[in-house]
Amino acid sequence: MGRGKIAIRKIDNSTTRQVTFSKRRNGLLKKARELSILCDAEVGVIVFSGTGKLYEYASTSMKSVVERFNKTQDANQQPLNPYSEIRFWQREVATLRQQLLYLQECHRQLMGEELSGLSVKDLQNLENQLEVSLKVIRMKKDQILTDEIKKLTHEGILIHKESQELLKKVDLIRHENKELQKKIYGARDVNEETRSSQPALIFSYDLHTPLNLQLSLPQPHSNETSAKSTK
Amino acid sequence: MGRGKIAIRKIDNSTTRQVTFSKRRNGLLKKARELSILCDAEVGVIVFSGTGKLYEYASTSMKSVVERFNKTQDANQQPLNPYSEIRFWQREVATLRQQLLYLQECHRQLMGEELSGLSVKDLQNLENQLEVSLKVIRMKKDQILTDEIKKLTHEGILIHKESQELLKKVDLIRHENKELQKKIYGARDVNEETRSSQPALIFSYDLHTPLNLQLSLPQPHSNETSAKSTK
DNA sequence: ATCTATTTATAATG
DNA sequence: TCATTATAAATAGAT
Repeated sequence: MGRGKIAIRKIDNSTTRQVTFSKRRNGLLKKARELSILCDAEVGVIVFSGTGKLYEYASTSMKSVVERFNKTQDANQQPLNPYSEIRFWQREVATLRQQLLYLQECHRQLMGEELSGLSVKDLQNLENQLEVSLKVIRMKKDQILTDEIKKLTHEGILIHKESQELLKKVDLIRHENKELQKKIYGARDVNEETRSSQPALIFSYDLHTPLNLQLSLPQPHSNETSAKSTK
Repeated sequence: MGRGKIAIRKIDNSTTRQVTFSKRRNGLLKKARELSILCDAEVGVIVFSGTGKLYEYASTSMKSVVERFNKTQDANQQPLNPYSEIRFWQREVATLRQQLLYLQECHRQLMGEELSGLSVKDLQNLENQLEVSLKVIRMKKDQILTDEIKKLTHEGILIHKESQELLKKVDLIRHENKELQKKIYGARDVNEETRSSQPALIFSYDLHTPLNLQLSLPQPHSNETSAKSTK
């Protein structure tokens, strides 16, 4: 129907193809509309151009047409269509809600709430379970605390040893220091020696102070680690 | 395009309408196929006749066309179409699954399982909670048992009173019986009287025995009711 | 269903 | 995209 006849296969020329698409697309939608009106039919047409653009016609609404279409498909075949998929997920939701409700009930009972429906035997079972739980939890807690104490004790011993060795070194150095002072200043009167030894004494004091501070560190350090582990 | 031109409105004549439907329906589907082939378009056509019969054409598959259509609709508008509905339920499922997982974790911890990830503080909280629960549960259980005992004690008292009254009546009847025997048989020797009173004694014994049994009933009865309430 | 006169759609062209 | 036009295709009405 045109100046020339064309074979029904993909039009090579892109421009021609696009022009033909436009014309025939309009023709198709027009024919669809005419059919629906003339013959009182429900018609839906969906067209995607090669470039992905959407054109549609629906005598009623596409939703209505597609739903009606899917219903007939539902009756005919099993394969997953949107509606059976919706039903699938709805069933899934129902199952999960049931599980959730059951667990919530259990949870409340374990929390000592909503016990009104329970028998003495149920309560006894609950009590036994909680006693077991408590025992396990206390053991776990004790284990953690024992480990912590053991670790800290070990650290304390190490630090103590270290401090002992440092003290020895300090004594050694102090001794050497004294010897050196003797060599440098030779024999002096007692007053002068006392005055000159002042710097050495200060030095010795400075060495001892940080050592004592280091030894007192484990206490705050242990608090910090236990605080961390409780997060 | 025919012997005569027709207006585009519903054809009155039912036969003519059906014939036209058949012709134009084929024409529409043919045009749809040609469009899809010529212009490399994805096309879907759905037609429901006035009588509800389905005719369709899809260049690829109706599922594909409708899905693609719905995707574009998704992007454009909010209204609930099957696909956004599926996503809605899927989200619902995801939320429920999450809740369920959380509750399951809580539950296991309350059951004294899977405690490895917990800190001393967490364990302490758990322990406190379980102690509270235990206290509540034990109170509840004690309440039930106390009520049961109270009830049974009350029943016992009633039954005891009843039995006392019955015993009185029995004594009365026995006395009357004796009087009647005296009247009927007159004065007899002591031996005979003792023999004849035998049935009365037996009767009295029979009356006492079931009463004692009834009094001892509360014990098994209480067991039975508590067993029932534990189901 | 088939035929056919006529309308309609559209291919080629501008 | 729009208009024109020659021609193919569709189809209304008749058989």
